[in-house]
Amino acid sequence: MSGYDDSREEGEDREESVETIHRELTAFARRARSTAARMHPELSLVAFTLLAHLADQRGCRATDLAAHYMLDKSTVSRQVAALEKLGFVERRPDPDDQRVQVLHPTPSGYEVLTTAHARRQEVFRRRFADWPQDDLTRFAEYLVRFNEASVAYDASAS
Amino acid sequence: MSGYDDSREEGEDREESVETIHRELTAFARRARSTAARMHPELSLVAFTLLAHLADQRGCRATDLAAHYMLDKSTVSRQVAALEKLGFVERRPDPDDQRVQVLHPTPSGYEVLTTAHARRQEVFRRRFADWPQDDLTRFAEYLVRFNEASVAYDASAS
DNA sequence: CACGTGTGTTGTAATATACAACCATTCGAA
DNA sequence: TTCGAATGGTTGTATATTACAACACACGTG
Repeated sequence: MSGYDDSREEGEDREESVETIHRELTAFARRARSTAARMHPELSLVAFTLLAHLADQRGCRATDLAAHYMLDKSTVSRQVAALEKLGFVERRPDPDDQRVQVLHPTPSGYEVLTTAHARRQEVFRRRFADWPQDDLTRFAEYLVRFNEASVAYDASAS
Repeated sequence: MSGYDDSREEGEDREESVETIHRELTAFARRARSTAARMHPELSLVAFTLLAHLADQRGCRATDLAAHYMLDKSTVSRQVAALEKLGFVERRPDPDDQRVQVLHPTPSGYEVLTTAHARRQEVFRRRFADWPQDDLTRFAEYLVRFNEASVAYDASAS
């Protein structure tokens, strides 16, 4: 690790790292759904994400959800309908615009989020138990940096 | 960054890092499909992953794919059928066991992988252009470590 | 007012997936 | 050696997720 192995080009190291990063991120993405299912069995990953966004934003419109997650409005409509049926979301009229429904998590919806958050923290806490804080901090920082670059790229590509 | 801010518990830093890591990984997973679609428009993420695994393993059985990716054998069967129809996979009999089909990428399948690999390298290369090699190496290492822990956890949980 | 735009729902179709039933082959034990 | 259990794979069926299109209703501006 120290010094420079001149039997390798610098670019080979980069390529190998990039390859590993891609492989591991993809592996994670593949597991995301089943992981999510364990974390909050009552909700699909999408439904959960939408609900979490509502909590994050202190309520928002279906259109906003669709735009933010690049989903069709019909998809959001049905997901929200399901969430409402489960009692996790309520629709409030927008006094300024009768077309709009402002979506909010219900108390029961907040409870689901809180429970999932606790469970997630617990699982991740165990999983990261032997990681020094420095590594955790750096890992988080790398991910943020990577995603910022990706979002910028996605925006320019579409 | 230097020193220790004693207005915060050590655990708060950890929790915040863990939260960030989870959020960013989830954000990545959400984008994975559309990213994959850009990288290899002719194949779904699953189909591509299976094909890549075949190349990785120099051929393997459908059952191995199912086990490795936690998919039902019927799902794999149909995905493989689609890949075969596209001419990216061929089935070879196993001389030792007539039940088994050993799956291999065809030349055309390898070509798809090579092209996708090149495109991916290019995109990631640009995305990581301003990352020092040290950070790349560490990022890759973190992801590997994280996924190893996750796989171990998944195994123990199921 | 009328028309174009924005918000949301419903009909329809495509796709992905799991589960179950099934067939062919293999393996092991009586 | 023969039969039953296990293994590898396919197909039928059901469900879920998603997008696109058509629609209904509300808003705002000419």
